[in-house]
Amino acid sequence: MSKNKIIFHIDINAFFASVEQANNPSLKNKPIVVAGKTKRSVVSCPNYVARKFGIKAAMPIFQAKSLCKNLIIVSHKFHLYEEYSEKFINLLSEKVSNRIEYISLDECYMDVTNLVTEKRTPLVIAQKIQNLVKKELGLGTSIGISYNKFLSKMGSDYKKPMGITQIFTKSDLESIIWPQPIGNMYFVGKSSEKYLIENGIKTIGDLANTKDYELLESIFGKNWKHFIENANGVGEDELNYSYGEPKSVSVSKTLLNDTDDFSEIKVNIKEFTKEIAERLSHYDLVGKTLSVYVKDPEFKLHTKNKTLKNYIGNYDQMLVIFLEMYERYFIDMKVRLVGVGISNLISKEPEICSELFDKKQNKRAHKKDLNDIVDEINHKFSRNILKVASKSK
DNA sequence: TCTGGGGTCCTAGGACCC
DNA sequence: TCTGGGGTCCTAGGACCC
Repeated sequence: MSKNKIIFHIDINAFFASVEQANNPSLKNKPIVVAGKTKRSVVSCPNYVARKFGIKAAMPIFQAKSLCKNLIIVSHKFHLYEEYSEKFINLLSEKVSNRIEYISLDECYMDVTNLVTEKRTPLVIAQKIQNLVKKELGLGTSIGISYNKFLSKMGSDYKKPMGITQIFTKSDLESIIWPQPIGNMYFVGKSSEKYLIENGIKTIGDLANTKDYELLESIFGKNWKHFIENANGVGEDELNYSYGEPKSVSVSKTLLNDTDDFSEIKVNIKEFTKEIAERLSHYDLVGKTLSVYVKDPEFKLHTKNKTLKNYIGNYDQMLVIFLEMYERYFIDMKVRLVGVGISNLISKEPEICSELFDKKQNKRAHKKDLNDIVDEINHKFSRNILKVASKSK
């Protein structure tokens, strides 16, 4: 078991709600949730005042309201969250370290192995980060500290808000991680939780000490070993610094009322297709597998996929196929949600590519050359990201 | 009055090719 | 009378994450 590294997991507490409060101080100390405004909306993010009433993420809004009469509902401002997220990452890169693996808008890993000295302990660094993010952005953070990613992630979950949890020794593992219910474990969701409990595995400690490997494989599939290793404090400690492009793009919406009216569906699919075309062109991607999916009134999801011979990405091409697929498979169905998406994505010979072709004085690249070029682009891309992340003033 | 949306990864089964 | 087997791609569904 390698314990050479010091990995932080840094998590912004109640991110959407905290940004709203930082942006509008009159919301402080009041019960708020960030959520949609229709009758079918659910809570995206409750603040800590709202959580005291039992309100949780993903709870239907009508239910949240019944728990708290004075609940304030704030609509999403995604651009604002992206802005704060960027500031958060830039602040850390600039003032602490740019050895950061970005996970989502509100969380990241940081490898601080090389920053630690006699005086500058992991705890001192973590406190500095908390103070910095609080002072500069007005946001609270929880930080987990350990020698691998799994344990630091579990650590940041352990004490919220504004917690710091260190897990280094076997006795830390046994006192902090093992007593927790199995459902608290990262990547153990509702379904696995149910099967594990049925088979007598109620805590993470139970999982760490089970010998029933067949059961684990039947629940977790081919990666089952990672789960038992993680429970025993063994896990990945390499951060991933490359920021990949998306592997699929999709847009969906729950309708105000269930419908089988194709003209209404069509209006939605047109909007979604426009959005997808914009996102694809933003990343310079094209794809060849198109998906249309619906949720029926019983909440069951139905998906149809079609893989084309050629890659496409523009609005007109995609729209024709989406509509044709919808008409073929779902036309008379009552649906509560409709969505479309595209996957099997590749880069659309970007300009950067032709620039490299020219450099090689070779307009018709062979397959092998193409692979070299892709490597070069990836390399260039990740370097640029690091540069962007580390400058910003 | 009635349960979101955007992703990633995995699995099982089938088609097709050699 | 007899119905392989490996590889690859595709589809549909589902678990899980934030």
